[in-house]
Amino acid sequence: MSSTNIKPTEGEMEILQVLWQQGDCTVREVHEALNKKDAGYTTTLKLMQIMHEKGMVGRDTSAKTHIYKALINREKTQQQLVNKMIDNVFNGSAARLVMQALGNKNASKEEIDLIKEYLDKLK
Amino acid sequence: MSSTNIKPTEGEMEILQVLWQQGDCTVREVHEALNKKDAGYTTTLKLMQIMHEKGMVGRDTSAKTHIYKALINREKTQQQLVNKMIDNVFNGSAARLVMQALGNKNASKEEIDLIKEYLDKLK
DNA sequence: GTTACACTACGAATTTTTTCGTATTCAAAT
DNA sequence: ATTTGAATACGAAAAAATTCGTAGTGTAAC
Repeated sequence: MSSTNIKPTEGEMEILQVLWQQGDCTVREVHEALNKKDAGYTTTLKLMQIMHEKGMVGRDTSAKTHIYKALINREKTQQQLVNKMIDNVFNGSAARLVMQALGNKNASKEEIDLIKEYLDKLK
Repeated sequence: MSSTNIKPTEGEMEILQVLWQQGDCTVREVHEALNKKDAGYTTTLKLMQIMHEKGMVGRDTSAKTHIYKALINREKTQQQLVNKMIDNVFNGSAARLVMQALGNKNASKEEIDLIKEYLDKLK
C-alpha cells in the first residue's frame, strides 16, 4: 500500500499528463498547457499544491517560482486506471475494452499494425 | 447534447453494470449484487433515485417494489468512457491504451485470439 | 528604498458525490 | 383490525473535488 492505490482525480490526471509529457514545470506552464477557459491560475495552483500534499508531485522550492515534477509513475498509473476501467466498465474483460477502444474512429492502420505486432509478441 | 455527455460517476457505473448484466432489477437486487460492506441499503436506493432524476434509469412503480432498468446504452456509454480515457490518460493514442490493457491484465489466449480476429476484420 | 509584478499561501465558498437516519406507506400474516 | 416487515421518500450531513478571492512575499526594475 505504497504509491499504489493512488487514484488521481480527473483534474489531477490532466495535470499529470502535462508533467509527464513536458517534464518538470512551473504552475504557470501547466496552467497554460491546459488552457481551460473555465478555471483561473490559482485553481491550477491549488490543485497542484494539493497533489503535493498527497505526494503525487514533488517540487523544488529553492527559487521563488517553484518547479513541480510528477512523482508517481506514468505507466503504473495508467495501468491502474485501465485495470479499474476493465473491472468497472467491462466486467473484467480486457478484450472487450480493447475492441471498444478500436471500434471507433481512433485507430489508424499504423496503430492496428502496431497492436498486431504486439499481440504476436505476447503469445 | 442529448443522451450523449451523460457521465456516470463511479458509483453510478457500478449500478449500471448490474442493470446491464442482470437486466431489470429491484433496488435490493442491485444492492446485493454489489455487496459493499461499507454502504447501507438506502444509499443504493438514493443513488438509484438520483440516477432516475438524471434520466439514466427508468422504473416501473406500478407495484410497491419498484423495478429499475438502465435507460442509457451500454456500448455507447462504454465508448464514451473509453474515448475519454484515451484522451485523458493516453494522450489520444488508442493503441497505447490497448497495449497497456493487454500488458498486465490477465488476457487469456482466447481473448488474444479474439482480438486478432477482430483486428483482421477491421482491416 | 520604493514600486510593481508575478508568484505562492491560505481560507473559504461551491459543487458534486456519497452516505445515512427517519418518516411514511403498503401488504401480508397474525 | 393490528402488527410486522420491507419498501420508498426525503432531508440533510459528510466527504470529496473544484474554484476563486485576497493577502502576503520575494525579486527585479526603477
